[in-house]
Amino acid sequence: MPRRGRVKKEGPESGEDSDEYRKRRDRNNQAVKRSRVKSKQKTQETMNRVNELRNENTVLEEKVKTLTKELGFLKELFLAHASNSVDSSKFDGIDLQKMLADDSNPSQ
Amino acid sequence: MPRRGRVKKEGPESGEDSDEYRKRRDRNNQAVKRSRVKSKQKTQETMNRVNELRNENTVLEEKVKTLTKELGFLKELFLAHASNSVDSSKFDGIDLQKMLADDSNPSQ
DNA sequence: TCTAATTGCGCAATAT
DNA sequence: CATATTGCGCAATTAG
Repeated sequence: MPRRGRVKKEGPESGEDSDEYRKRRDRNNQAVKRSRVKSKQKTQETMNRVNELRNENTVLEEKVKTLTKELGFLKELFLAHASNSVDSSKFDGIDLQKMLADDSNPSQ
Repeated sequence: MPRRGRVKKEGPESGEDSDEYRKRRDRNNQAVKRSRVKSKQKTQETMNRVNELRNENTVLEEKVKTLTKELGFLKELFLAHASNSVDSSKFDGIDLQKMLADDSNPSQ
C-alpha cells in the first residue's frame, strides 16, 4: 500500500524533512556544544597543569640547590675535622667514598 | 558606469552569488583549515610539555631524596665525631645551627 | 578597505 | 537507539 508522494521512507539519511528530524538535529547541536565546551575546558586545564608543574619544578630546583650547598659545606667540615674512622653501614644506598669525593654532584 | 544586472553591489553581505564570492569562500575555508591545524598542534604540544615537566619533576624529586639522605648521613657522622669548635663563616646563606638541627628538612 | 586568522555555529558522518 | 566526537563549510568578527 504505497501512500503519499514519497515512496516509503525516501532514504534513511539524516535529511528527513522536519519534525523528528528537527528534534534530532537540535539534540545533536546541544551535544556538539557540550562536547566543545568540555574540550576547551580540558585544554585550559592542561595549560594550567603546565604552570603548576613549572612552579613545582622551580621549587624543587631551589631545594636541590640548597641541599647541594649544605652538603658541600658539611663535607668540607667533616673532612677538615677528621677524614677517617667511621662505622657507616648504617644508611642504605649511600656510598661513603663517593659521597665524600670532591665532586659537587655525588649522586648522579 | 553601472554594469551588470545587479545594481552596484546588492549588499556587502557575504552572500554575493558566485565567482568572486566562491573564491573568497574557498580561501577562507583554507584559512580555517590552517587555523585549526595550528590549534591542534598547540594543544598537542601543551600535552607533551606536561609529560616533559612530569619527568623532570620525578628526576628532581629523586635528587632531593638522595641529597636529603646523604645530608642526614653526614650530619650524624659529623655530630658523632665532634659537635663543636668549627670556624664556619665560610659559606653564604647557611645557618650551621639550623643545618645541624635534628629535623630532616633544615632548609625550608 | 582588503586579506588572512579566529571563532561560534549547524550539518552529517562516525565513534562510543 | 542515543549521545559524543570530529571534519567541514558558512559567516561574523578580529587582527594586521
